Amino acid sequence: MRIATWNINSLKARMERVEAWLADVAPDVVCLQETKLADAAFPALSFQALGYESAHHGEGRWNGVAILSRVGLTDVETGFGPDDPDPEARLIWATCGGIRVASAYVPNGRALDHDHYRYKLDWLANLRAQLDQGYDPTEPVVVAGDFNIAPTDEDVWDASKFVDATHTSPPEREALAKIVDWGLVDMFRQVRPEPSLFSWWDYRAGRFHKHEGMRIDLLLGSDPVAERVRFATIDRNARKGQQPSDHAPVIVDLAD
DNA sequence: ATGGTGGCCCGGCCA
Repeated sequence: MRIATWNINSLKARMERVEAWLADVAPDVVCLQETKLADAAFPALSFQALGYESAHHGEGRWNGVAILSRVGLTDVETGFGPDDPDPEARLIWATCGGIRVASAYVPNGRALDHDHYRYKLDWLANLRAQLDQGYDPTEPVVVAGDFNIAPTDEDVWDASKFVDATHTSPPEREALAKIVDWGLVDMFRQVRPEPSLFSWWDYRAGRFHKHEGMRIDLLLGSDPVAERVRFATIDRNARKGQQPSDHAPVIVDLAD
């Protein structure tokens, strides 16, 4: 099974590239973030024509997450549950090919002294609580998405430029570690240990062409999934050319 | 260089 996560920064702006990428890469399950669409505008029929069932949780102008699957898609849940405290569309769950899959778009945080940073830390704590209450790490679970956190300094092109900044601050990394400590493995890192492999590059200042990025898009899998990983890559080609997202897809292949 | 680019949708926010 090939599973991927990709922040596409507007599905409306990116649909043509997403369709070409699906045909090229042939993933079985895709977690999308930042669709920036209302549910009514989500192009489910176009994905169906390509062989993918889909589920979307959107609000319109901002955020929006989706899961595509050609190996089954059932039991869709959105947000943190019935009394969801999150006013924004940042999380969707579905069961695909025997794996409980989440597509997550973690809040950016903006700045360490901003209210949005507290929202980010609370959001991550809510995700850990949801895992504690609803799931079992001995079962197959994948939490994939744009975490807006570089787990270590090796996931940043120049960590000295991000002191006292979001994406690298110790409280964010600790909140991510609490999620991992529930019983998840960074499945890309598991098979690709080398530094300076990035999934996001700022549009500004030619960062992509200078190889100045961060690895903030993660596929976290429970042990029954992580032990099946045979290959992982970041599809840098998807960051090139005309009208790319600022993120590249991260892809993991699992043995059957 | 306190900028830069690109998405939302057309003035300013968000990343």
